Amino acid sequence: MDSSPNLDAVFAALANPTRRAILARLVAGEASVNTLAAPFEMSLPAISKHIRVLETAGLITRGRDAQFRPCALNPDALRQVANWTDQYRHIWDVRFDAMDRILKSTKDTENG
Amino acid sequence: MDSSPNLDAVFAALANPTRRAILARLVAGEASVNTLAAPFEMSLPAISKHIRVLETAGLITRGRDAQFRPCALNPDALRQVANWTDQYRHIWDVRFDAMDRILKSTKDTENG
DNA sequence: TGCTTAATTAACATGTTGTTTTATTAATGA
DNA sequence: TCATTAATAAAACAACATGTTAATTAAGCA
Repeated sequence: MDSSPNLDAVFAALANPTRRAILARLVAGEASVNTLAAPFEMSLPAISKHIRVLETAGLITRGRDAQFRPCALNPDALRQVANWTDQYRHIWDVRFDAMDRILKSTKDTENG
Repeated sequence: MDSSPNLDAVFAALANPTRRAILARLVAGEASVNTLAAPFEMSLPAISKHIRVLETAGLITRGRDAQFRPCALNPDALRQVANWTDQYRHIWDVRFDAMDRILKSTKDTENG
């Protein structure tokens, strides 16, 4: 059933405030390792490791620009979290059914 | 900024397939530790610890019924995950803005 | 070439997680 | 009271996570 090995890595990556802060920063756009490290008191290797964890989980992708290795958000992994969460939405969200119907009809419109 | 200690525990709890499967089972309703343990090959103490992790993270609550300690989902923690996720929704979901407007208007209707 | 900047690797200390087996607590019911 | 069932606690241990400092790779530039 629920044995998707990827979700393990994604949730584990999200279970750290430094890594969530890095993701939050990347919403504003690509950034180098040093740029991402700046707000933290932590050493650069520590941030480098956090970035590796995010990359392995698929939450970010990395590019190349001279010595720089710019990081960018990967929407796919975030969407995976959202999809997992949506499974539970009806438990608390009384508006879920209505929203679900609306989204479905939007999709129908797109496909029609 | 993003220093909510609770999200750490919630995401850490979700980073394990056994614990996610337990949550999935609890959608069907309350269950005792033994009932929850049945589908797994793991020892009972191991499941007991997983349940403790879920409880500490606030993802489940526990009751008392004779020797039984029934577990139930706690929507609040799941909603917390959804709220975090929703921060990123606009990154991939082109329908996010429309949905957001719809939900806001629904809320207005409720409050009016 | 040699210097500087960006980033990773290596080696290490320390703490946490996931699991086991064995022992214990606590409630039920004959 | 004694046996049974439900669940937790305790002790042990391997594996992994998180951070450090020091060393290394790699690109850019004088």
